[in-house]
Amino acid sequence: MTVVTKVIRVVIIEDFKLTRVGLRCALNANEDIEVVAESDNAIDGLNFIKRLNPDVVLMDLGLAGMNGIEATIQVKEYNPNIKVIALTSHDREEEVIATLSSGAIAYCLKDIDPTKLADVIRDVAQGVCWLDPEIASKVLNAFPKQDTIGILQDKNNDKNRVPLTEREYEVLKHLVAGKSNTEIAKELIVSVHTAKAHVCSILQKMCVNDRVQAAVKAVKEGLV
Amino acid sequence: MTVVTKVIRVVIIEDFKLTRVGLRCALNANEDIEVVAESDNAIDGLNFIKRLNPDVVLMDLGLAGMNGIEATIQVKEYNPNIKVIALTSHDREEEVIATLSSGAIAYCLKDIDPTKLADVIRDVAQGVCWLDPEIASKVLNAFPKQDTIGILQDKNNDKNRVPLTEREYEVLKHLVAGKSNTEIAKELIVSVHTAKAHVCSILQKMCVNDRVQAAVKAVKEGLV
DNA sequence: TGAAAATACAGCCACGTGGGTAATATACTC
DNA sequence: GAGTATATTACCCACGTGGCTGTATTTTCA
Repeated sequence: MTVVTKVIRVVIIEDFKLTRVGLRCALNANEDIEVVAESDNAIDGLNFIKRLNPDVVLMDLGLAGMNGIEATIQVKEYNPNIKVIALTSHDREEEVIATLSSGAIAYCLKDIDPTKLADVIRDVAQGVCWLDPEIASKVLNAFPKQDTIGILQDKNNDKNRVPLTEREYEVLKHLVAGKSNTEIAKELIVSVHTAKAHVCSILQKMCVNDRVQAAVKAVKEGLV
Repeated sequence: MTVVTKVIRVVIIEDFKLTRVGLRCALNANEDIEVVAESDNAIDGLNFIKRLNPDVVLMDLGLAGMNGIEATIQVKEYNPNIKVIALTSHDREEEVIATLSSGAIAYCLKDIDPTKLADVIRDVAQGVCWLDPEIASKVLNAFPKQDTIGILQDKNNDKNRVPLTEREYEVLKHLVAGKSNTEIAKELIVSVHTAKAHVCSILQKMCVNDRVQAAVKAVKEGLV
């Protein structure tokens, strides 16, 4: 295995000047890490990113104006290969999930040790997902426990699983979106009777009593 | 800040003898990591863990008999502070999620560099969540994109966010379980009219049109 | 070729759903 | 003590839902 030591190019987006300077100094002390740009706001930061196409972005979440989550979405839209590390001083739970949904691959609290941060940047540049201990428990708890058992059971008795047909999956998708049979019928350009028939067989195959249970089960099992 | 270098005590559960020996050698080369026990099956491994109370467990997922996911659940039941690193050679998506649900805090593929693994063990011992690049994308994609926008919108106009009352949360829980208004009424020992009234305000507060959408939104946002 | 699915359509019926409006009791706040 | 939020109950109505039994066409596979 050949390891080519390539310099990791980093853009910092952080509104506190002191933190920004601190980050730059700490990171530039590493030979394999180069801070190529820094900005105190998302707009300028995004421009830098589009111009310089860095490997990693350090994104403060507490930005004024466009916030870090929106900015992260835009970064990933521009180039999904750019790895975004979310930096924050707080750890509001809903924000954590939203941040990871938006495309961030790592989550650091601001009191992280600079040496550690450099390690994280190296990991992240390779695609590793790294979450601060304070965050990790929250994220992992977001995975509902019962699903684990569900997956284990599903694996044990595959016979009970009746697969949905393609058409039924289509219907299920609309069902989960909260559409009524009439609406589903319109979307699929069939009669309401047909839509109803599909829903009925979905309910039977999924072993549930009504569309709410079907929708919940579909979401939990990731069928849609 | 004082950093006390404490030896990290590790138990290895892995059925391939060669891999096991390799792991032990690689890890024991680190002064701050000590492999205190190793086992080729989950049962013995769990006994070791209960006897030795290690800091970190390296858990092979591809065990015969009790699999790694079940074993992980039992480890975390015994002592949630023990950090479990899932080791695997493959990366079946459903297994990844199930593993993290079961309580594993890190996920490594078996071709990981031994030096890197030692770093991961040090991170994990402190509660860091570490996911191999191959895994990371899968896990992060499991967070539905649309929720991000939802959370952003919710954040932008906090005025639109009307929190549910305790009673409404109770009703919502039953609603997500697929119960009808009549059933909810029976459960809560109120009249159907009351149950209906609660459902109505839930729908309004959650800005959805029907109970299916409410259920789906509740599940996706982890309200239940 | 023949059997089995999948898809589409139809009508019936008991029941559930969601909107509207409104009344009453209780609790907490200012 | 007045005002507000919450919980509870009640009625009406248009519409949706799910189970049931049918029929017909097409596709798939043995």
